[in-house]
Amino acid sequence: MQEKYNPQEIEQAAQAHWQSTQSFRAVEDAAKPKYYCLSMFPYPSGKLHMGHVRNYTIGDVLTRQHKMRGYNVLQPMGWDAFGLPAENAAIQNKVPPARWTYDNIAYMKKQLQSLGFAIDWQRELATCRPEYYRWNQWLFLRMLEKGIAYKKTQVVNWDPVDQTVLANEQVIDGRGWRTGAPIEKREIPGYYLGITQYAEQLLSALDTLPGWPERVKTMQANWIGKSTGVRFAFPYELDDKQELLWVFTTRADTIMGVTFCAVAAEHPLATRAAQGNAELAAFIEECKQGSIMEADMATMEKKGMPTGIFVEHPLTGEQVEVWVGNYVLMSYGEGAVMAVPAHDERDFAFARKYGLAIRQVIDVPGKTYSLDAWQEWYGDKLNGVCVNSGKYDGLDYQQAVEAIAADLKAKHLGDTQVQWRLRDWGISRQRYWGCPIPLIHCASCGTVPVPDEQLPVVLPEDCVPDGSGNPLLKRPDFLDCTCPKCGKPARRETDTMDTFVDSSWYYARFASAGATTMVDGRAPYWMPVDQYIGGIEHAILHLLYSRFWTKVMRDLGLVDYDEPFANLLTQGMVLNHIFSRRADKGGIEYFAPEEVELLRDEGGHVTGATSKADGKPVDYGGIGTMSKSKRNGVDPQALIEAYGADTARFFMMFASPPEQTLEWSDSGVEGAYRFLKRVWAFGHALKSRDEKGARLDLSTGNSNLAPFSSRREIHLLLKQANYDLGKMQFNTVASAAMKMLNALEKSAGDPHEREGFSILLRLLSPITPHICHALWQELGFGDDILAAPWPEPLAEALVQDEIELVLQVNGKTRGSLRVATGAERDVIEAAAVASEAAQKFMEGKPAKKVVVVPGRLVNIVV
RNA sequence: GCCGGGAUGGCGGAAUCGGUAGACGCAGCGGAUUCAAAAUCCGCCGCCGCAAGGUGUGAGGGUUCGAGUCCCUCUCCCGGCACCA
Repeated sequence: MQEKYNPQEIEQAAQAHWQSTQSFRAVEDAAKPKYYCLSMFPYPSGKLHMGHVRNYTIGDVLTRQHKMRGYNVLQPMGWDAFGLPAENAAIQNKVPPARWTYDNIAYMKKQLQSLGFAIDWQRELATCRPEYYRWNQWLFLRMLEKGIAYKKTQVVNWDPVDQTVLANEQVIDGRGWRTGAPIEKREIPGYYLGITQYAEQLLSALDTLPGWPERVKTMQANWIGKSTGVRFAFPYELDDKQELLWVFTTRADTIMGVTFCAVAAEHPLATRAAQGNAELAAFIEECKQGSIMEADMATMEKKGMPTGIFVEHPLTGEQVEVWVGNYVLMSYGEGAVMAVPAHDERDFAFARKYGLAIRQVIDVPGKTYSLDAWQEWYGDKLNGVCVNSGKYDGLDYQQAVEAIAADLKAKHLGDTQVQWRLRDWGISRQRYWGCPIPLIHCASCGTVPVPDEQLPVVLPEDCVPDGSGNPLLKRPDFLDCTCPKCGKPARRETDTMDTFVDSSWYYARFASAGATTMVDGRAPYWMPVDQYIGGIEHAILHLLYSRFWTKVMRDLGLVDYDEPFANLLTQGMVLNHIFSRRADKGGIEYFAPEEVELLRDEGGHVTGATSKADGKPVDYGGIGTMSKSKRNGVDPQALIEAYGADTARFFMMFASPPEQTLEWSDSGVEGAYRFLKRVWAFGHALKSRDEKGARLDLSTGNSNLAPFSSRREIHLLLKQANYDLGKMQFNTVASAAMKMLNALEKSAGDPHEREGFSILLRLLSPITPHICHALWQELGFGDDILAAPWPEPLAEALVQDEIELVLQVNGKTRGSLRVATGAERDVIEAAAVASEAAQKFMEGKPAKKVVVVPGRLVNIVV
């Protein structure tokens, strides 16, 4: 055994051992309980980043721990291989996205392997391979048949210079990222998946997921956004025709306070009103210029313009003017709203701005209404009653809504309705590097689905996008085809699918890797995923789409489970310091942390930083997620090469609990390395004590080398660590391992030190598998630590005859008290009051009350 | 703007049910070892105070014998907002 810890050598040897014994190959075995542990698969961006290392280490710790606990484990890995960055790289380097992607996959796979993850690589998949995405296409066709997939118009970011559709992230301050041209909203046809048909199920099934974090379920429920309200119409006459303007509201109780209506710029009524009204037409155009992002919509200045069209209030018959408002969303509800400025904050601001009438119709007793400023209570639906509302006066929210809905229904002008915030999922992307949508456009037959036997529609892999439109449009070998219906020449659809489609079912494919159908008989054995691990940034979209896709597959009889992920762990992001400086041209220049010198005040606080290159100050931008653009990423490769995989893994687990953000720290990594060196050194020393038979005999009493036994402490730490593992709080498990080593070092020679070290190695092995594998063999504990039983604390090692209680006087800690284990309450009370420490602080006053918390403390109240 | 989360020493974090705040580690300081350095080992380490003691978990208030933990109000930071993945 080498005296020095040599991570490179032992890591290679351990990995070779796992390779030769096929340790991580998962084979279905009905006799064993299964554990399917899945981490969100990576986008092959080029190299692994710290977020991946964190994510996959968490998964590996769980996988290895469950393997040692006797589960039949599956931990697969694959590649979310379609996506925008490959096209961006192609524009920059003129390399086909396919080649760039496959090269990246090869490199990143090596990196993952060097980290020693217990992955069954035989199940590897890449979503850009036809054998995978053919099933996206196949299921899309099934959805088309069932009416779940359908076509309608979608609003996209249009770059007028490049003549291309841009992703939201490619629009910077309203301009195209490459051209700088102001972006326009444009309506184009696209395919949608009817996720709203499953809204109720997606919402109610959240209650069947106790293994999901509460916050994720709350976010999903809010996203789905079920609200019960009233859908009703304002009648109007236009062009000699009787028409209805439909709106939806959750505040029907305020209907008597309506002073105007507002419609989205895309609303047909707005389009109609703009005919012959150049000013309004210009305003509508302006609205269409803006961003399509909700965050921008919500923060922009609320603007509007009257249409000159009046509608009739359905209950009062009053004439109400219709406005076009840039804050009304065409995609939510009816694309039109009733405006009650007195009781809606947005309408209030709008009415104030344009001098529109504000009519109070809700009153909360004891409060005074004023038009000067918005008050929180104006929007309160719990405590208010109707006023100035004729027959509805005096009714509360519930009563008023019911009465008004009934009256509207009687007039055939409305009814109660459930409304969802959730919108259908637009999956069409006008991009090359994605899964082709399997449709054919025929001049005589229209849009025709590609027959199943012609699947997959294979994407040519040699295109190089140049940033101006989809390169498939220039590929006759892809475009030209024959219509499956009439046999005449036809054209293939060039839109590809949203990459969220790819990631919506990959977990099921892992469970039936290589199947000649979408999934096969192995899926029921492994599914659902027992533990899913991924970034909190996926809390809504990816998880919701996967749940939806699962329900569609279930309804098609492909799978027998309702929910894909039984337990979910959302890991926090990995952060690092951000340094930047305004560049001469006006842009922002970022500095990597190693390129700057930190300035600190006397107290050690960071006050600023200077560039090492020119000595001039740079701006400290605080802490943010590691990203290429901000240049604050740390390359895991350098870390692995300098310290080894175990150090990287240990630091990741030790630095903070999985769900919280993790701040990068170079010195923290060195601390982790130091610890592993000490583990190795202790193992080495222990082996030589074993060989010399130099074990101490504590019973003789002449144990001057070992002043105490660490046995009880080790078992106590193990008990705590096992509890923490159950909570997936790996940082304190790592701490426990460190405390164990501290204890073992202090009691070197203890007769139980082999037992103690074997506990330490097994506890630590899921986190740092290589060093533990090597030491387990070196010290003769066994051939393979993976086959060793998970350690459990022994009751005999935990017993003690005296315990220490905290002694408080008036709630302040004043000392401690040693009592026999299981001492009676009155014995403890008496001992506490009699103690010197208590007497000193009681100042001769009698005890009014004595609180005893068994096993914890005594508090004397005087 | 809306939805969700967070804030504890110089730093990362610990504290299971409301019961010794600061475990464990990093940084720092002092010492040992060394020709020297690295590495390693030992000790100290929230703040104020010579000490006794006081004080302290983003800010302010409340409940309790006792609050980092529960309740109310506020501030700042992070994630998501449907075409980044």
